[in-house]
Amino acid sequence: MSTGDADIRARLNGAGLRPTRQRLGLARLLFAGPHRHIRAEELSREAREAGVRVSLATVYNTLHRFVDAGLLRRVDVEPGRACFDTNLSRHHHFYDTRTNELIDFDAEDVGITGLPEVPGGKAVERIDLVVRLR
Amino acid sequence: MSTGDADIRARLNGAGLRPTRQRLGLARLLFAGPHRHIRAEELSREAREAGVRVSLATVYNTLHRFVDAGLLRRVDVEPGRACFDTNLSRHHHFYDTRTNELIDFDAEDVGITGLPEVPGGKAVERIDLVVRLR
DNA sequence: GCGGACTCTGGAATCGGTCTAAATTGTTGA
DNA sequence: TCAACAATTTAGACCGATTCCAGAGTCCGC
Repeated sequence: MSTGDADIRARLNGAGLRPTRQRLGLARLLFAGPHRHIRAEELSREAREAGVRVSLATVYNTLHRFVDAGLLRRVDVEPGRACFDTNLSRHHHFYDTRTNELIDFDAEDVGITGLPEVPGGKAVERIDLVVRLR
Repeated sequence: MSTGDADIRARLNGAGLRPTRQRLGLARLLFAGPHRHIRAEELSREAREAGVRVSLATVYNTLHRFVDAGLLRRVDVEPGRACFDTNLSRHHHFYDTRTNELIDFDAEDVGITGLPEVPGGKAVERIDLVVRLR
């Protein structure tokens, strides 16, 4: 897992994002350790606990910039709140409708056939598969 | 398309829902004509325009009851707001990320293979496939 | 080190949606 | 038919999540 500080700086720089104290702190929390699903409020709390002083507005801001820069992926399964996924590989999700828990699974082995033609001149950006569990 | 008044009353009764003036009015808007995707705010506006006097709270209330009763299906693709789908047949969605437009396509012809085993004792409630377009 | 652009911040504002308690309406049984 | 009661509706307060704002602070090239 790429958790080194220099590595994180490089990632931010590569994405054209200034490596500010706040961004470095949040990136460390996000990208150290295994992949994770996290919401803004939760990341804000973790930052506070880790001694990273950062406002909630900046947490939102940073998450969005990370998504735009391709450092994070946004997952929309729960109504009314956004979840951010550090796993950038091709994958889909199990979604436990009781606990709101998300579980990744690799998209490599998954085959999808019989999709209709894409309407009028549009391009497929991504295919999201959500297996809803209960 | 089942748009008759008696038919709508029967549907409500069948779902154990009292056919109140508001529910009848909203059901008419929802189920007359072809399938549609609609949000609460929008339905509220349509009701107003159609002369159906109904509060926003009741629109929300009614949509949820219709979902619980299996008269509607809820679609979550856009963050921060719920969309309701009158199409109850097995189908998936194209989602235009630019316009937020949803387009149904039949699930009959679609084959999905290679799904991993469902984690710990849970049951698959539904599989949602969203083809994101731009 | 300086200056200007980029960021961060707290607090107000917004947005979609839910809750509440009182008023209204549908249904039922005598 | 109608009283009685439960289900439903309503306005408006409230809520959590997110965005906006304008001022303060920080980073970077020179």
